[in-house]
Amino acid sequence: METSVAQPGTSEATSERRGDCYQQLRNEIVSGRFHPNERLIEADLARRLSAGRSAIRAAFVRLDQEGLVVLEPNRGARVRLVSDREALEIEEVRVVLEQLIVRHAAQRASAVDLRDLRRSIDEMRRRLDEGNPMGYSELNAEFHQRIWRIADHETAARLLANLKSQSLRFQYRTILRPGRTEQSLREHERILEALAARDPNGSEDAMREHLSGVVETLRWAIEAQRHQPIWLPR
Amino acid sequence: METSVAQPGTSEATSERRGDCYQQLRNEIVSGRFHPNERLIEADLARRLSAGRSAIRAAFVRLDQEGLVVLEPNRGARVRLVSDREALEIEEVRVVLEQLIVRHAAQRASAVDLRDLRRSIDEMRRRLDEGNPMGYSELNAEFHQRIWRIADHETAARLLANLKSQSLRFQYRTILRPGRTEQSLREHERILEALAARDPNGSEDAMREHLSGVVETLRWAIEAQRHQPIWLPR
DNA sequence: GTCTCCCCGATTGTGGACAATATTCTGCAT
DNA sequence: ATGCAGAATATTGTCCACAATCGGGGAGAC
Repeated sequence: METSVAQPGTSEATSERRGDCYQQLRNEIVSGRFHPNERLIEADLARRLSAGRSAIRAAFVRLDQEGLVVLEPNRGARVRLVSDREALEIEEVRVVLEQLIVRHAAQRASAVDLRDLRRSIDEMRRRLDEGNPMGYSELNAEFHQRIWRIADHETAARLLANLKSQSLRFQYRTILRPGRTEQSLREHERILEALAARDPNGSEDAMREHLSGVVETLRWAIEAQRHQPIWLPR
Repeated sequence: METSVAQPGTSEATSERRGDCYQQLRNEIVSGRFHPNERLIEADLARRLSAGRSAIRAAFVRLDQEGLVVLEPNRGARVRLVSDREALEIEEVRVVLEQLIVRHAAQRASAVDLRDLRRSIDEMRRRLDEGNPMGYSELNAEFHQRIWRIADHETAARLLANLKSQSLRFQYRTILRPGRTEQSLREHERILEALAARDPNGSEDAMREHLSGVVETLRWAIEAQRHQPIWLPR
């Protein structure tokens, strides 16, 4: 899976030089390589990525604006800790944006679009039956991103991509909930049906249903964690 | 009116030094001081704002990530032109975010919150009766931002603030539509009623109604402009 | 006239040097 | 041991010089 969706400052030239070290840092952060609140030292990173301090600095500014790191004057950058509350907020926003997008998609989906979505779902079913739920998360992301592409709503898609990168470290929790994947699959089916029927309202409802589930799951996970803390920040 | 709403990298220290030149540039851009697509030259701005080129550069990166300028490798920064289509997209996203926010607000509004909103509306009515529609836009913005504060939903508020700054140059068009202000006022009344009734669904509906109007108006304005172009990009 | 190529001024990209500031360490008094 | 002051180190902030690259304009061919 990749988190790379079109972003404002990211040109798509083949031998892109600028976004390079930004992308690299970004990936390392969203994939959880750094601890929350871990301090990021310009010189270290510059050496490790074999880039100048200027580049690292620019990347920091961007990541700060994006909400992935916090940049304090004279104190450098640390990876931003997203609170439980904020994670919920992010999911809430995600729900309404996905609704907006799926509504557009319902008005624009072509036959081949629908066929591709069908295939995505079939593949998910296959993996699930194989007892291989590990790839499910990737396929899930793919399914949604396919819808983004169909909707052709750059603004919403961009915001969603940003939000997603922020909430990434929470997402794995929602996956692990027992019995969730089976239900998720059914919800995907419903979304596809509504899209195939070119039904904007139906699609929107199906998407809301689907993602409200995710929000509830997240709420549940956070609650569970609160009563059995694994890791205490010092 | 101010566009300054809490933003990721913007600390609120009194003698803030860093965001300084970023804020200044940002204001100049959203207030329409530069033409769309106008090129921004580092050295010039550095002299004019009496800052180093590094600071300007950092500001550019931030503005690029925010979508206010576009930053091309080796070609510097130009202020980003938001296409008609994108303006519509932005408004669409704005609608759903405002719905989300007002829903939260309905669950949290206190008596004094409601009183403040009441006052905002009364003031709008007063100005309108005075035949002073010029201040209306500011009051309108104030009304909405008050709701943001009540909802206490940082994530959505941050995104809305960003979107708003991007669409600012379109907004004035929606204001000028004849008879619009009167209707807008009635819609505000409906929103307040629903909030006072602590009715999330009702608030959401009222807000959707209100802002769909704005979207339609915008669509109308764009259509009108298309048939009577004032300015042709070369 | 106009098209192409090349050169030059203008502008951006990058690294280093140094100043400003924060953080850690050390020694000392209690 | 503990806490504190101040030195020592580490890190960030800023400026500057120079390299890399771009855009425009002019010379020349047709």
